[in-house]
Amino acid sequence: MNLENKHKEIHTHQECKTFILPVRDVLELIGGKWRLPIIIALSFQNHRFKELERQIVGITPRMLSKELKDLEVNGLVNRTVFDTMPVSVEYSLTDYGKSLDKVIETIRDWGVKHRTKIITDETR
Amino acid sequence: MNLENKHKEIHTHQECKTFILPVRDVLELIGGKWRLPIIIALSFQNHRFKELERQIVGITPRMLSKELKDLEVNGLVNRTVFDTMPVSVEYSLTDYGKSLDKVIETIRDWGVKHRTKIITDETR
DNA sequence: CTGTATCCCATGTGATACTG
DNA sequence: CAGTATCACATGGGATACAG
Repeated sequence: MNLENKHKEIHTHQECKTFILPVRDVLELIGGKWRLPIIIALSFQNHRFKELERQIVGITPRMLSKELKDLEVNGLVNRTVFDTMPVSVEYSLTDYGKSLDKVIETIRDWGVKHRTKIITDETR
Repeated sequence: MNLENKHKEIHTHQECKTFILPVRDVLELIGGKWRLPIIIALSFQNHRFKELERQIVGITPRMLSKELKDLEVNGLVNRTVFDTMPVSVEYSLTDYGKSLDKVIETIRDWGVKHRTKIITDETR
């Protein structure tokens, strides 16, 4: 069912809120400055903490730690501790996390067209 | 081309950044607390300023004004002034704004499944 | 190496009052 | 009606130092 048909069902504020809530969830899940870079980096390949810190230019250990924890809590990322000396920790995307790929790709498709449009508009 | 194939092309930080940028654009465009509610309200039907204020429970005129201006600048919303007394102003989605519907719908589909998953996980 | 603690600042948003 | 001005506050995120 597309958006237009959805609209025909929405008449109260409560229904409208219910409609928007799942979208907000996703936006919060992949929003913020560092979530997307982390997800993309991990979808490329698994990484250890320090590797991620190097891959994602500009991120501080504080933010990396915080965001990884959030992503893990939300089931998008796996954290695996290896009993080496000193300990090493590997982060990877869960299957669930990987399932976001098609969503991100859809967003990106529109975004690419949007960039093209903006450049066209500006140079005209 | 899907994400996995994209990844095979991404080897430098610059390329990765370029990959993410269009996604960030979209997230900024529809992110924030009020953009989505406004877009949804307008995709339902055109509205005047005061009508929007009533539709979108909790928004202040300050935020409504600011967000509408941003959406207009980005070409998602049309602002039409009618020369009545006093003036009335109608806001509507542009075709471009409407083209976001399928993106939002894709995000929402994943979000709905996500909600289901969370509830299932919690009650188990 | 894998993080955590602390402090600081910018930005987004809210409250309230006001204008054309 | 359609907004704007001003002030206030919470949150996100950065810098730096430190801990296990």
